[in-house]
Amino acid sequence: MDDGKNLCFTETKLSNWHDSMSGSPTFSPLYRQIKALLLQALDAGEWRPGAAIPSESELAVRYSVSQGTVRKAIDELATEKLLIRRQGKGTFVATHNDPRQFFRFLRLVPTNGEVTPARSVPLECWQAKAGPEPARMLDVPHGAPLIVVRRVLQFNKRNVVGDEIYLPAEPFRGLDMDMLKAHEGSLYSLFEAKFGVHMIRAQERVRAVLADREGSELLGVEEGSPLLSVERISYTYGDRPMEWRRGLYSTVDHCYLNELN
Amino acid sequence: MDDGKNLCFTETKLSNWHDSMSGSPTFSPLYRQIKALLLQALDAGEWRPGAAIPSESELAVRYSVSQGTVRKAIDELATEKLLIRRQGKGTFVATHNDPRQFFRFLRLVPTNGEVTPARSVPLECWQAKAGPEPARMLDVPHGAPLIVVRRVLQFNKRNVVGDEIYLPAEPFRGLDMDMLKAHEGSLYSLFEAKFGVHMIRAQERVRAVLADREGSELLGVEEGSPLLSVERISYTYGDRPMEWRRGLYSTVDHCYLNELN
DNA sequence: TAGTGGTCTAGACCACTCC
DNA sequence: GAGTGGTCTAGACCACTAG
Repeated sequence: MDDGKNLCFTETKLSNWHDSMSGSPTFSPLYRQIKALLLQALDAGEWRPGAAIPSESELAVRYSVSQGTVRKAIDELATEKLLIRRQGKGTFVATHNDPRQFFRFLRLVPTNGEVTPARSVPLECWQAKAGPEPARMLDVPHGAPLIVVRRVLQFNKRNVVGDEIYLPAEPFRGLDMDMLKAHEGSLYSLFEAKFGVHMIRAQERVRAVLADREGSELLGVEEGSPLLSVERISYTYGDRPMEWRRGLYSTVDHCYLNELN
Repeated sequence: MDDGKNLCFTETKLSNWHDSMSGSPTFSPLYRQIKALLLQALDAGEWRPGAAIPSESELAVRYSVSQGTVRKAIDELATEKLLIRRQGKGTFVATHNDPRQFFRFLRLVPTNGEVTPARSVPLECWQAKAGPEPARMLDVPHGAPLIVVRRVLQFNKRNVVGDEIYLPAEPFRGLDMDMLKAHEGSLYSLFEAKFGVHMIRAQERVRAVLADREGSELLGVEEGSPLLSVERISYTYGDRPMEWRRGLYSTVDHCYLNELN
């Protein structure tokens, strides 16, 4: 076939055209191929979270494309919040390890009154084998080793959220109560700092449930009170699920806030 | 000050620079000014929902800018889902009046099993005066005339959501039960088709509550069952609130699904 | 074949940050 | 002043749709 005007470069060859295979065109514009290469480099940890990636013109040289094409690739990654652009400074790998990003995925806000910072307080941490549900959610074999964390989230020193968090043991080997207690900030900032696992997106399923004995004691509400049940799957680069959590949210003084577009 | 290289055009003058006022720079790039003009035209109804807007090159001539600048303005409006681009055909004003967009803001999905279409069934419709809460939410004076609609949302002929919907009377004058019953599709498609009101975004606040007598009968659950309470404010062009609704969602067979980025 | 959006390039210049 | 991202332009060409 035709490789058009694309030049070779160090890593692979870019195809400007149909990816052979006359059946389906699978046309992929150059900037998407650049985007995929950047994604690959991010996944491989070529640049650490919070660090600057090379400038647009450097990348243009590296990939033998124009600066505008690199720009468009970075634009998409910035829109997806994998990269952060800062005019005059450079483009940085997004990180949860930054107070402003600590609870980026938390949708709970106070019903009345100002926003107060959340605090994660670990309760327990143990090893387990994946039952059918966690196995399905985390896309690991039944019986695979897991680490489970129980913790609460406090606003103004009051428990508002109780979570049970399931992690594949392998990437998080070494996670224990001492580490959890020592860490300031969100769990995702810990995952990133200690294990190099960066969550890029998540999906939540919300239901209404009644507080059982355990939940009522944890959150300081009557047994039989209504609570939100929130299940979350978090994904790292390549949309690989790396965390499943199920939580109970008290909506006495807070509510789950969601923007619809 | 300096008007840079911008030329005049029919409607207003574009300023490439600081908007006078040395205090705050208020720099606004050209493409944002074009975007604002397009937004203004959309708000004024220059192009109807579902209709094509002029081509990029036509708009470039009209506004005396390059096609690339118009393109960037349209890009942002397309990202915000106010416009829809279709390669080879043109750029169209987004519309709720299209089966694929009918329940664009509805986050409820079946817990198990395939997605089934929702059906809106009106129950009541009456005139009222705005109490303090609707007045605040809709940004109208206390006592302002409202139209209130009660309806249920059905999946597979079963009631899953009960809503009470508050609308400012003025833009929706003429809305009644007959009209509601006659309309197929979502309320937003009706608002658009009959009243020219197009909702561009919304915000929801979710809490857990217990079913009272009325709610339990409506949704076919036990009194005291847990339900989601969902409040929504919907906004039209210019971020003007045009609808407030409060609903009860049964999460027996469905859950509220939310993507986090 | 004509018209539309989509991609890619090259170059100029502006805005912001830091030394 | 040097380096980075941000804007704007002009032109060429590709991909898709419809008459």
